[in-house]
Amino acid sequence: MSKAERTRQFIIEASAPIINKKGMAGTSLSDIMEATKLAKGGIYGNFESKEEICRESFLYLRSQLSSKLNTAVAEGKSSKEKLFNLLNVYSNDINTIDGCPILNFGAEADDTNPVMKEQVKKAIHSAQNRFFTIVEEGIKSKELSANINAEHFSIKVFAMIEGAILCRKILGTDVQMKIVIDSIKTEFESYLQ
Amino acid sequence: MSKAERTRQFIIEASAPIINKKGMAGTSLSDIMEATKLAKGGIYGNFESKEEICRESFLYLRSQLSSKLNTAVAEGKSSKEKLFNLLNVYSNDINTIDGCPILNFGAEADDTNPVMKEQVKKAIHSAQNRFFTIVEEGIKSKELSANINAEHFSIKVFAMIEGAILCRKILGTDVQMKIVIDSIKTEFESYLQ
DNA sequence: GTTAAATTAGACCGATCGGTCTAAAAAAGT
DNA sequence: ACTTTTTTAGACCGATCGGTCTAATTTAAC
Repeated sequence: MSKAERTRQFIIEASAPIINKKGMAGTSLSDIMEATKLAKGGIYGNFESKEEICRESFLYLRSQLSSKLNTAVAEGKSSKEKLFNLLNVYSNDINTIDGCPILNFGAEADDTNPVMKEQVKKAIHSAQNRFFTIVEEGIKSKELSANINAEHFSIKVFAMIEGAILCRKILGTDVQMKIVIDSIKTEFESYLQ
Repeated sequence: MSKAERTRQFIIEASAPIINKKGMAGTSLSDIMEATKLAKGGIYGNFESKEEICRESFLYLRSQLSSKLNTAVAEGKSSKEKLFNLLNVYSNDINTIDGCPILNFGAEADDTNPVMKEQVKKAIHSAQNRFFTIVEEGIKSKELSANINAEHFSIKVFAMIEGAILCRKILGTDVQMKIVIDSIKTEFESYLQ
């Protein structure tokens, strides 16, 4: 990795949490300069615009979270374990304490920023697909009843979790998140056979 | 209503949809000036800061949506009708096409804006309480089985709807919203007796 | 170690930011 | 109708915005 590549990566890693917290419009270049201790030249030598930093920051946050979620799933031996591990990451991980990047960037990405919107779109589909796959495999392996609708279940669960993340952020407590997670677990268990 | 009061209200009504769409940080005073066709003096004669406009805009959006939701509930004769009417507003109403104000303002309200956060907090509680009350009354009137947990149900449903609103906004389609709403309806019906 | 290339610092740019202030205009009180 | 009060327009403010550019420094090649 060249110096430039390392600096670029460093800027992304330093900026991403700030942008996730303060928003794209709410984060100024001076915020980024302060966080990186770099001057403007150092930033713009590696990025062509603030928007590019925002884009890359989202991709970084997304891939960070994805890795954790995928690892959690991989560590589960059964579908139930996979799902429960996955839910527990959403429930406990500090990565989403300032809110899930999908939620934060998604709420801000209006039609004036179609590139960002498209990225969030992909992130949503991939997050939903993670749930979907677990359920589908559970059905195939006969661990789960075929009565469960994998598509509907994954959509519902994803929506519920994003909503719960919002509540946790604003209410400052994770009691609602826990209720939501427990409820998902209970519903899932009712399909075990 | 004095001229000033009318102008103030006019500014709020013109600004609110813009702020809901572009965000608080993303909306500039020139956006507001353009929307109202007022000069700066006309704005700052009625508000002391942009933040005040944002605050009042949120309260306005919230009360607008609340009225619609409360009306929908009031028009239902049974708990089932009340809930279904309520869900249908979330599902169909164009008011939340650019996203629910709770979601949009909530995602942006970090700890640097505790006043806004507090307002969103109240809005969440009141939205959840609307669901809670319907279920509680349904239990009391024996329309619903006492097995339903009103608190858990209302928290889950609210989270699911907010998540579905996010998905609708980003994915640009309401298929997921419909799936979520249908699923909520089905679950509710399983408690009817 | 010397040189060529890549990288960074920070002065600088025009535009725009949120916000103030005064003078004119419009409403309201009498 | 006249006067007082309220309200608005828009010039103006300093600060900050995102972004550029050059000179200096650091890195990498030889």
